[in-house]
Amino acid sequence: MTPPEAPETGTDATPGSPVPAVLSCPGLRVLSKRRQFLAAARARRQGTAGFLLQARDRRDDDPAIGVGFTCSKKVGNAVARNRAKRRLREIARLELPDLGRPGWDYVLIGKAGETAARDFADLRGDLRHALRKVHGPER
RNA sequence: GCGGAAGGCUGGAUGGCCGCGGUCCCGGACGUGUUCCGGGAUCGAGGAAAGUCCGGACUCCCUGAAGCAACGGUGCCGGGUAACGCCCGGGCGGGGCAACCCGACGGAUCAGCGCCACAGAGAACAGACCGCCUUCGUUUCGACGGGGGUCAGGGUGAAACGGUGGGGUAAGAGCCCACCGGGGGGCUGGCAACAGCGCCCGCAUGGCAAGCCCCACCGGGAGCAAUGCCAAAUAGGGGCCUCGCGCGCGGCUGAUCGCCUUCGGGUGAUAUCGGCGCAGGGAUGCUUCAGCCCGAGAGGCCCGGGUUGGCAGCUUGAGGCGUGCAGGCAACUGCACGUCCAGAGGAAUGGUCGUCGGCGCCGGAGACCCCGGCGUCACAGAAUCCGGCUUACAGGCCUUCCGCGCGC
RNA sequence: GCGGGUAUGGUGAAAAGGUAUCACGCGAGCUUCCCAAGCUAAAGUUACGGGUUCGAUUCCCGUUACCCGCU
Repeated sequence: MTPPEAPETGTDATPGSPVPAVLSCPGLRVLSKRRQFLAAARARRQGTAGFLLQARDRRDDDPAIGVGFTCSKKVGNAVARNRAKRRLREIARLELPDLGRPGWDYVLIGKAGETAARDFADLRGDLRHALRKVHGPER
């Protein structure tokens, strides 16, 4: 689906391509490759009451913000996993365009029970807090 | 009224704000593409979408059919169905006062093999431990030993070679009799499973086939991550195996060439060519038949390397739903009309806040109700599609039936 | 998604219808001045729920958990 004439500037996915499903929000794009998740997991991380945030500066010229969601089988059955992912997706949609930094990838990982049960306002607060921590100076 | 049985339906409702995916339409942008951006319309999870336990459709192994072998499955009878291990009806057996429910329900002398631990005398062509009866011998007169008859009683066991009662006997025994049970063949009813009736046989011949097996019937294998196409990239590969690259016939058809011609054609030839036929090859463990393909190369296996993109398959189908009519006890079938009802791809169908509703608890008031507060609202999420089965499931609703109690 | 497999003391394995066995480990006791070695005894609803059978770890059905393969 990548047009040959598209500028090949990105590292992993294909910048300039249409924003994939799920989260059509300007400047946001969904991670889909295993490599992208592994790279984010090796970089910075910050746990909160509702979820775990991993973040990584891609250090390329692409200003897009990447975001990925992970809910393993520990979270529960398919219904519980989907609900946790949808709530994470919602707070990412509300907060990341303002607070996320261009050129970074973020991965939100759901927790069993907490992610689905926590009060929504608190969950948003968790993300704002985690973003501040993760953007702070490296130890 | 209480307790129960069977069948079916439902699976919260509604509003605000912010969002998501498919299809169609409109507008804009430039990169003129099934591109991107914006707007509108419309559609957007389940009864189990689940488990993946069966059956199919579809695709590939060239297709179909038949037989044998191996392996696997099913297992009372009849019907339904595309098919089934499913459903319906019936039979038989068991449970329940009943409504009703449950059942892997072919074959164990009449094919064969195997197993039945421990206990017990004996566990499968029976057997004799304690006993019982009889006889002979010995005798210290308590009994002991040998022979014969016998299996009712004892005890063991999951199971002991028909059961109960009576006659009979030395003691006993289907030894004889009655009833029950069993076996055989017959008649009647039924498509059948099977049932009923009367006759004959005193009748040793157990259990396990969810042990091997026998009988009947069914089944080729793999699976949408199948499969096909496009693009990119690397290689432009290596190794092994099978069959062939041919012979002959001008028999048929065309081409070509020669001769004749009334110009419609006829006739002959094949050095050369295309097609057909005969002969060769084309997945299964083997064989056969039919079809199709191949024509000078075809096919198969293994190793190595690259990609992890896109499109198709992808949702209209033995379809579902609704209504009506007809056939059938029913499952189901036929006809007519209407309707189109998710098609994603790190995977949409939502997030959040109220109101109403159900349930539980608390308080006021009270014991029918009413008001307020708090908590809670099942199991569970399409992934190629359909028919079943199984498993999970808060609460609610409807219909029919049975038993008991009370009243008329 | 599609397909396949496994489950037995803490761990790894046997058992082929008839009293669940072996090795290591753990803890206890004996032995020793102490340790090691040695000896002794102990620990299991055979993953769970049903069925067949007199009897099931074994045979059959369902459930759960874990593992593997396929682009």
